[in-house]
Parts: sequence; C-alpha cells; structure tokens
Amino acid sequence: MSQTKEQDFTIHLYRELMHTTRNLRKDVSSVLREKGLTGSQYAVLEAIPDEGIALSAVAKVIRREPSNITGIVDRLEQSGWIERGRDPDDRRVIRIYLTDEGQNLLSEIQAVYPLNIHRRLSVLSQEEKETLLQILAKLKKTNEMIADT
Amino acid sequence: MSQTKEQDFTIHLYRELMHTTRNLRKDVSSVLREKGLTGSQYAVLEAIPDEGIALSAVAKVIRREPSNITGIVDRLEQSGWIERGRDPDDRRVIRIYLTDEGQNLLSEIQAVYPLNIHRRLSVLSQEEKETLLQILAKLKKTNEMIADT
DNA sequence: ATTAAATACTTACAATTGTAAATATTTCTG
DNA sequence: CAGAAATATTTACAATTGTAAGTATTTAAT
Repeated sequence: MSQTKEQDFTIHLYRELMHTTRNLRKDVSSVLREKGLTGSQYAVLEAIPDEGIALSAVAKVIRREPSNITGIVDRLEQSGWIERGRDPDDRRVIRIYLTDEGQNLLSEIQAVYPLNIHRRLSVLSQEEKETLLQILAKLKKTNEMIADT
Repeated sequence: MSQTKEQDFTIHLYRELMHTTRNLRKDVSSVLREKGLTGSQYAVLEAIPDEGIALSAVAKVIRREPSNITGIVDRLEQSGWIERGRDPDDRRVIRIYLTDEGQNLLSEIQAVYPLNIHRRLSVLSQEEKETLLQILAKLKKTNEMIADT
C-alpha cells in the first residue's frame, strides 16, 4: 500500500472509530434516558459505595473534570436520588450518598443496562473482543506517552 | 470462561472502548483548538466544497442533528471563516461558502491534522488497523439493525 | 503563630448536543 | 388552485463538557 493510501486509510479508520463509538454510546445510554438519567448521572450513581464518596473521588472514578461534577450532582440531588453531606473530619470535603430511591433506581437499571451492552457487543466473537481490547490497550498507552510530551 | 466472567469482560471492554476513544478524540482535536476551532467547526469547514453546501447537507455529512448546525455555523460566520447565502432556486435553503480566510485556515490545519491522527494511530500495525476496521464494521451494522427494532 | 501553598468544591462562561416546537417555503393532492 | 404534507432552517431549553477564576479549609513552612 502506498504511503498516501495508508494515510488515507488511517484517517478513514479514525473517523469510523469515532463515529461507531459515538453511535454505540448513544444506543447503549438510551436505556438510561428511559429512566430519566443521563450517562454521566448514571456513572455517578454507580460510583457511590455505602460509605459515600467525596466529590473529588467521583471525578477521578468517572473521569471527568471536578468542576463538572457539581452540576451533575446538583441534578441528582434535585431528583432525590442522592444526598450531600459535609465530611466532619475535613470540612472541605463533600460526600454523597444514595437515597433509598436512588438505590432502587440503580438496582432497576443495573438489571438491564449490562444486558444491553452485552447485546450490542454480541456480534463480536470472544476472540474479536480480546483483540479489540488489546488494540485499545496499545492506543491507550501511546496516548499517555504522547500526552506527556 | 464462565458466563458471568464473559459478561464482566464485555462491560470492561465497552468502558475501555468509550474511554480510549474519548481520550483519543480529545488529543487529536487539541491541534484544532490551537487554531481556535472546535472539532465540529472543523468538520463543517472541511465539508464545504467550492460550490457551497446546504446546511441540511452539512448535517448529513458531519452526522449531526440539523438544529445543531445553526449554532456551529453562526460561530464560523462570526469568526469570518464562512458566509451564508440563500439559495435562489429554493429559498428555504441556506448555502454556506468558505471565505478566503476560511480557506487559508483550513489549508493550514489540513497540513497538520491528518499527520496528528496518523501519529496517534501509528502504534498499530497495518494488520491491526485492518482488524479494527473490520470489528467496527460489525458493530456498525448491528447498531443499525438493532436501532430499527 | 502567621503566611503561603495545596486541596476541595463552586461559579461563570462558552460551545456542543439532543429534543421539541416554530417559521418559511415548496411540493403534493384532490 | 386551495389546503395539506414535506422540507429547510431557526429558536428555545436542558444537560454536558472544558477552562478559568473564586471561596473555604487544611497543611506546610518559616
């Protein structure tokens, strides 16, 4: 394959990767929207252990900027699914906890959401899935390396 | 692999796919931001042929909802990179055209942006790239099928 | 002990994205 | 041809995301 053709192929691959994952994400998260949750809101609910969790820790777990957590948590709190509580040991810290309603909602979604992901990815054989994961691992590592440059 | 382990693996794969592509997109589009463009704005610029293009056609090409095009085009127009013109044959239609400044900007970016994508994906062998594209094709097809259900 | 630096969270602002409704124009139907 | 349906664009609204700046609290340094 000539140099330019290989480059064109790579661009095409990049676009397909972005497009396909965008659609996949959209499809998979439609289950959440039926329950009145956005993807980020669900990710937050899922990250809350019984002991509660600090907002800064949530940001790390769901890989968002800390400043974005405030708004997401605001809406979850308004909907009655979580509660905020200031940490007595370190009063800078705000911890969030699932309410009973939040716990119920989460259980309902967890009964269907993983099945939905499984269904969307079921076109791939186990071997293909493993190959894909390996490819992602390579991409991930390089991104981290190049990002540090 | 047991049933539950395979399911867990699939969920893990899905998360890695979403996470890795999110970071990849962010990295790749940082080149654009240095030029003062967002990813969507660049996609619009790139979609404009010499004869201009209708906004509805832009929406199809860059795969966005038509209502989202208005705002993106608004900002490109404010920045002086494109011009709006009503189509005389069908007065519902608005076509956009690159200004000279827009053309120059686009040329500048096109000199570096594909190289950047190429660089990010250069950890993959040609064989891996082809495998990835095949896997994406499978995912794409199923999404279309399931989405129609 | 007082100041400086670090940490945790919030606020403000701009851009994107999706959905739904509104407006203008064209095309189809009877 | 008149009214209905389709098409093209815009507007309005809510949520997300990123960046930057602001506030409160804690920790470190002198």
